[in-house]
Amino acid sequence: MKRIAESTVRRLSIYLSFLEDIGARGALTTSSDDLARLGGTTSAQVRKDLSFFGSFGKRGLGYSVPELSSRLREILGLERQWRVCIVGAGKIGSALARYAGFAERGFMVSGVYDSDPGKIGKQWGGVTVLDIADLERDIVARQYHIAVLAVPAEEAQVLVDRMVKAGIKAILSFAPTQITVPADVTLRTVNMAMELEGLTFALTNRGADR
Amino acid sequence: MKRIAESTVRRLSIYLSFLEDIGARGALTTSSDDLARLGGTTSAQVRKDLSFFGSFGKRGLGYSVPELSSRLREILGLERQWRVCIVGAGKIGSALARYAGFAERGFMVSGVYDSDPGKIGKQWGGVTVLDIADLERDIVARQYHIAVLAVPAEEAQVLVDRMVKAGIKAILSFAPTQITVPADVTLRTVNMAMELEGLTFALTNRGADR
DNA sequence: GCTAGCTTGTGAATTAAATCACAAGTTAGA
DNA sequence: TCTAACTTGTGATTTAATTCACAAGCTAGC
Repeated sequence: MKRIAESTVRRLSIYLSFLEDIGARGALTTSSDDLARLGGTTSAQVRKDLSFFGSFGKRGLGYSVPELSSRLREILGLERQWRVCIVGAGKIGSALARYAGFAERGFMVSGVYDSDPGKIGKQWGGVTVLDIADLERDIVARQYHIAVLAVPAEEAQVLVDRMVKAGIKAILSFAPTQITVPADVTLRTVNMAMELEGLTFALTNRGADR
Repeated sequence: MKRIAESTVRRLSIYLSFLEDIGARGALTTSSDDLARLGGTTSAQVRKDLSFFGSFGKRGLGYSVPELSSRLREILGLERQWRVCIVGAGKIGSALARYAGFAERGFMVSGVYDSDPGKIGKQWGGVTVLDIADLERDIVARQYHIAVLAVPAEEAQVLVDRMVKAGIKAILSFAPTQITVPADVTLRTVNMAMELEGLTFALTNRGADR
């Protein structure tokens, strides 16, 4: 398979979310044009994105909503359960641990880790806070697929290195810092400061460039 | 000015964060190569990114850390204070309202809004929860620059439309849905589900494409 | 003042992503 | 069965982003 651009994968997520939405409302078929309008792109882009994975529509008719949903879920790897651990039980970790959206989408949060003895052992949204010292052991023993990192910038890289060494292959980081991982590990970073700076840049330079 | 790519702006944020880091550790000069290594890119990319805004280095010597920091802060619009409101006082809104990182970076959270009468009036990390019915009035009266949206998917677009009508020009959305705004409004979206799906896609298709 | 060693800034070349545009299917209706 | 109206899938084209590669500028040491 050809390398798929991250932007394409992001759009697949958007398409799926719409398909599920209109599917729940009873729609049986849809078109690349519908998906484009709702997803803020063009119909050619939609068809090109899908074409990387196969041919899911019927010319003249469009796409079957349940079928395309199902294919996209397959492509995105959502037809199975994924074990997730949350590393860091601060404000963000806490909010994430209590976030119901995880379970709904097949992500099982099966461990929250922190180093604060005052937190270890506490129950948090159905999950017990565990000792971060056991992180490597648990990555192996519990076979976590995804680690969600919610720790201060200073601790982030060290923890990532530990997790990578223990075999984790996918990390979602909320730490406000740049992290590096080996090529066989996938890292996505959500950095509030960076997003806000994108906005202030636009507010500051608006008009100058468009 | 030529239109600047979002990817460039993101990298500027990264460069700035490193400059502040090494500046605090006493470094006086740095090079495009240093910035590239730390930011996971190439030195040519760093120089090209900066070249859109001017010429900040000295050939043979590199960049002055304090000077480049300052110029980047200027470019990103960080040399001033920005008034931020948080819309939605649920789990995420709560975590954001209490997040200290805002103030540190010049973002003043001066209002949190919700429709739940049980929450309105409560004090939250130094900010009172206000009635979301007053949102439009306050966008005008308090001159919010940025709205951070942390509400369920169903309410997101309606609230955005209301805010846009009232004159808001920058929105950071944490709502798990696609939102559309007019061209003169800047929107950044952080969508947990999409990030996780990016990871599961990689986990599922790993090896096939690299 | 001259040379050697660096590092920037930037056109040119390359690579990647998005858009265009149209042949090829599909359906419905006469 | 034939035609009109659609909509997909995909090469070809265009646009955007990244990388290359090197002249030009700066510093330190002699």
